[in-house]
Formats: sequence, C-alpha cells, structure tokens
Amino acid sequence: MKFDLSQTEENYLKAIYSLFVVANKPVSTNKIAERLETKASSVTDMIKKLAEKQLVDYVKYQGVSLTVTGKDIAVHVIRKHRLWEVFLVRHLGFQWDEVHEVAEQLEHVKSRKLTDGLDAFLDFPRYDPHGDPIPDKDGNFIKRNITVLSSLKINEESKIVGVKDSSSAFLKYLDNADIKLGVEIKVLHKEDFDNSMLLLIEGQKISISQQISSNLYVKQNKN
Amino acid sequence: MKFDLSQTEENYLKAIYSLFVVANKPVSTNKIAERLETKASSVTDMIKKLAEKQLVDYVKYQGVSLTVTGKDIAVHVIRKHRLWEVFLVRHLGFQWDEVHEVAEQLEHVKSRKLTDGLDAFLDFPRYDPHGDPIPDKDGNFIKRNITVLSSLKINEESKIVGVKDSSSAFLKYLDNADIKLGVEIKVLHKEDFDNSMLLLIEGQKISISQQISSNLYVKQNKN
DNA sequence: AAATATTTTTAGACTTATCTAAAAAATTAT
DNA sequence: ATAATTTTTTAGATAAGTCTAAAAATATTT
Repeated sequence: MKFDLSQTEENYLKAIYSLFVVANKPVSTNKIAERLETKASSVTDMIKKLAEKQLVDYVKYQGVSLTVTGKDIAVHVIRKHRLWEVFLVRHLGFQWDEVHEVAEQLEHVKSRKLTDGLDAFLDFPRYDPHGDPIPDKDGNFIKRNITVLSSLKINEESKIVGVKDSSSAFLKYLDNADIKLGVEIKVLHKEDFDNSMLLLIEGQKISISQQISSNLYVKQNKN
Repeated sequence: MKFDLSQTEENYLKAIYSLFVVANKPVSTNKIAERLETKASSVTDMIKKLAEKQLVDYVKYQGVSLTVTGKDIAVHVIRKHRLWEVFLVRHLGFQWDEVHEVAEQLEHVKSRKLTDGLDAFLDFPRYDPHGDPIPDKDGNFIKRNITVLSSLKINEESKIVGVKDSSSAFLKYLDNADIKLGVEIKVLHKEDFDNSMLLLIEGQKISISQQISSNLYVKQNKN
C-alpha cells in the first residue's frame, strides 16, 4: 500500500506520536484536539480515516495509538522537521526561536533524496537546535538519559542539553539569561517557598523559577 | 489586504504568468486547464476566486491576465522555485533533471527570511540549473537576450544558455549527448529535409533534430 | 448505585477544489 | 449571414477537512 498522506494527516500522526510518548497509553481525542487547536469532533473524524488506512489503532471512546506504520511515518516527519531546523540555524542565520514555524512547513516536503541529502549535507547531526535527537534514516533515535532540571538536588552538577518548551517566548528568555545548551550548571540552593532554584552557570549565580527549571532538560554528570 | 494563498492558488498564478509571458495577451481557460492538467470548468471557478481577490483581471469568455499584485506573487513563487533548484543541485547532489518535482513543493513554503536567507546562502545566484534567470528579492529579472538554437543560420556561433523544455527526458538526452549549459557551439549545416542541424560542440560534430534545437536557448556571440 | 459532570461520537452543515454534463457564447466554415 | 464547431461558463455532485449542536458513552460525585 502506498502512503501519500496530506499535511493534515501527517500532523495528526505527529501529535499522536508525541502525546503517546509522554503518556505511554492510548491518546484521548481531547488531547489531540488541544494539541492541534481543533475540535474533538474533527479529531474523531480524522482518526477514523487514519484507522481505515491502518495507521492508528482506534477503539471508540478508548483513545488512539499508532500502528508500526503510523509510527514510522510520524518519526520520519519528525526527522525532517529537526533536520530542517539544523539547516536553518546553521546555514541561514535563524535564531533557535525562529525555526519552528518554518520547519512545520518544510517537514511535509516529500522526497527521500531531499531528506537524506540534507542529512548528509549537515553531516548527520544527532540533535536539533533545541537539543532534541534526530532520528536517522531508518527512524532510529538516540535514547537520551536526561532529566528535568527541577528534579536535581542541591549541589548536583549537570549539563543543560535540551528544552521541553520550545516556544519563542521561552527560548528568548533563555537567550537573555545567557542559558545555552551545553553549559555546565550546579544547583546551589532550592527555595522551598516557590520552588525557585539558585544555579551556578559559568561562574554566575542565577535564580530561576520553577516554570523555567521544569522546562529545561539536563544530563547529570557521573560522580 | 493579507495574502495567504493556497498552493493551488499559487500554482494558478504561476501558470497564468508563464502562459501570459509567451502569448503576451490574456490567457484562455483551456490553456490554463491544459497546463495544470485539470478541467476548464475548474479553471473558471478558480479564476473567479482569484478575480475577487484582485489577483487577476477577468472578463468572461475573454481570458485572464494578472494584476500587479498577482504578478508579484507569481514572480515570488518562481524565485523560490529556482533558488531551491540551485540549492538542490549545488549542495544536495541532485541532477538537473531531478530538481523540478521537489522544487514544486519547496516553492510554496512561506517565509521571507527563508527565501532571502537561502538567496544569500547561495550567494545570490542569477540563473537556475536550467539557465532560467532568478528574480531578486524585489522581483526583478535579468532580461536575457536569447534566441532559440533552431533559428541560427549556418556558420553562426553562440553559447548554450538555457533549455525551454525541462522535462527529465529531455535533460537526460542532453546529458548523454554531452550538451551542457555554457558550451560554445557553431552551426555547421542545416538540413532542409528534416530541419536537423549539424553542430560543432567542443571539437565534436553532433547532429541534432529540430525537436532538440527548438528547445535549446542560445546567446549569440557578438561578431 | 444513582445522579451529575465530562468526554467522545454522531448528525448535519459549510468551505475548498474538483468533476461531469448541459447551456451559452464565441469562433470558424460554408 | 447562417450553420457548425469549439470554447467557456453554469449547474449540480463529490471528497476532504472542518465546525456546531445534540446524543451517547464514560467517569466522577455523592
């Protein structure tokens, strides 16, 4: 069977994929609707269509999950999205908060040769500008051993490796606060009152709110 | 007024633009239908819509032409198409007969920063891989002083600068015959019988049919 | 376990872009 | 200048994706 999916269908698969990854159980209609900024009734219609194409497993009222084929397609779209993000930042002078919208369009361009050619041109990058791993041509991900910064304890050291929220507002905040991927940090203090954290980043002491710390991924240094 | 056109609408504008350029008069419904491989009735519907948006001038039964805005959009899409073709050939190892289909998708991605960034990344190329001029960011074209190879007379010398037909089949023929853009040629003989031409290309004598010579653009050497 | 609230699905409508078949206009031929 | 042909438009239908409002199923309270 040949799969020439519409952009809309691809976006549904992507949404289901990423919601499934965090929930690890069938995804509800409402969650998908919220993610795609549409109505639950529209989601039900589309899910039925995807189920017919055997891209999702669907039981009425019980949510959806991806079939193997559906997952492969979703991962491939994510691969394209992230490769384009790398291209935009590295070669076209985009800031990391500007790439998402454009990558949302580029990810739907269909050409194996384009995707794999871009991958090679970029020298097979393993992470996108937000620290998310890029699936290889067979759809294999690097499974990262990461945690969220807010879960660190006092005196623990780690490296910032990614962002959970990649909204433009959050990324701009990080730029202004000079918090970049790859930098080493140490937790100096945790405030019980509001769960804010005092960090040591490159010699500087910085206080960040829980809002921030819970949206930063870190990789703990082996001690 | 904001212009967020669908890919389909953009394709109509492109088709009308290029048909108008050769005919230099309002374009007929049938011609557009043929170009876009659709039906005349569909074209009528779409034209009405574009006329309402003031992108085309339309008089029933008399054909369509582009308004200034419509032309600007068409040229901008062509700009994107050709820039992407350059990128694909130069950086991703595409052959010149492979780029069209992918560029047809990439040309609809909407981001000023992307287009202008790509232009700069490519160092502001003036021609695409088929020899077609690339409009600059303001939509200005280089007007080339070119003729079609078949119109040359015996002993005239010129340089091959572009192709009229950019179908994969034609481009592959040129590759096999070692006819590349930029090479100098001389007309040795014209056969009255079938209008074939005997050319001198880089020391080699090559005979080409009218089919071929009428699809190659040349720039005549000043003598 | 009933009652209430929430979530999900269905039914019917709307939009965009397309099609076929028939009608209307324009063009060409006689 | 009338007839025949071709082109273009209209009318009505279809498919994809969306929506609102109502109905059905599930989940939560009491």
